[in-house]
Amino acid sequence: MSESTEEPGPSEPSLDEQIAAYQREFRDLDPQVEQVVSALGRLNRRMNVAYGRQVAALGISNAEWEVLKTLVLSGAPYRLGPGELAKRLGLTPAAMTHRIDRMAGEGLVTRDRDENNRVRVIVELTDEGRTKWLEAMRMASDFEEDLLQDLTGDERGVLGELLVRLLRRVEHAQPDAGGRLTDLD
Amino acid sequence: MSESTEEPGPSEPSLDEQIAAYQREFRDLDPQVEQVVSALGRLNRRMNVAYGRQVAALGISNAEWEVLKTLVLSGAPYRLGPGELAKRLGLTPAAMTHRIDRMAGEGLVTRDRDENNRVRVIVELTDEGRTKWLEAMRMASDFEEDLLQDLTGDERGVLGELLVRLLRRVEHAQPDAGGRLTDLD
DNA sequence: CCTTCTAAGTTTAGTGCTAAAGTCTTCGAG
DNA sequence: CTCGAAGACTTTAGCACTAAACTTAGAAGG
Repeated sequence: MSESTEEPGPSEPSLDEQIAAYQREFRDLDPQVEQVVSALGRLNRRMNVAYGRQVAALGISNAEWEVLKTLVLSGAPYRLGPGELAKRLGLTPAAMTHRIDRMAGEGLVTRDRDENNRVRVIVELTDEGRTKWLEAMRMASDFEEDLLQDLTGDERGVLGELLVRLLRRVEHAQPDAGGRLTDLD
Repeated sequence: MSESTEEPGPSEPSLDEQIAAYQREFRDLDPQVEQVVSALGRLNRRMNVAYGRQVAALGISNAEWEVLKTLVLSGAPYRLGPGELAKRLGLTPAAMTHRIDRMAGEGLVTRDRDENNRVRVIVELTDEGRTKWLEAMRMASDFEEDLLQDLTGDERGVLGELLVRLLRRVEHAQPDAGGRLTDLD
């Protein structure tokens, strides 16, 4: 998948067709597991496209929005070094350098050397950057609320709890108390 | 994101910390909604990294695995044109041309002109490609089974059903019988 | 002090993608 | 027929990313 984060394809088979096809080609496949995994993947791809469309309307890319989010999440005064940003976004420092170049050119962030330690660089959110973040956040939360509209409060809770359990399994990469799934980072 | 598919960052805050931080910065955020959405995003990023590692051990990239999966899903005789592949994978035809170049060079697929209509090109899975797909599929289904290990059969069913409902909402982009969420493709 | 080491960013080379222009068949109309 | 238009790739230009080499500031040892 990949792709991450990979992208959507209008003319792909329906989820049920896809699962049926996999079962034809690969006998020992648990359809229940496949349903969860495939739905997860598709849902994410669609959501990423939707986010991209929304923030594009604000004149920023999905990539730039990620940077804005990370800076805001770091809390006031909304400052992080390129290296730290790169780690949190899962990019190489080299990619971060260029992304910051662009964003500084657009006035979303500033880039300055740390006066106390001149090896370090400080990337700081500008007011304009914070405003963009807020606008994007409003669009995103409306979209997300809309997405979950058909689920009751209880269902949302159950879904969140189940997803968090999966996430824990993947993030802690279990100390192997029976299950594998090691080495994920 | 976009992607989708975006990549993981080891040193990011925990999910709970992240949600708490968002609430500090953005008052009218529903933490339940945010939990679902953020967990979805993270889970997917982690899974994509895991898939990438696994298929890399077989000497193929995540991108190549996607092509193999699409060809197998099309059913015997495992043939599709570059345009159709591109649509299903959400790529431009140009990207598909290059991907097929590489994969043909590695012997995973063949590329031939259609004798009945010489404008068309036929990409066909080779035996080697099919073998790689099978090996990758085995690794993936083991990994997925492992991921869901902590969930009971009932929980898996509930999770799958809830995800499918979200997916339906996003894929059908509702004819607007009250809710928005239009224009997703 | 003066090396040497290490950390933080940047630069370079090369890959894979998109958008847009180009090529080559096939089909349809006059 | 033959000319024009459409369809299905391919090619070109340009962008964003990774991996690896490079630069420079501060830290550690002698």
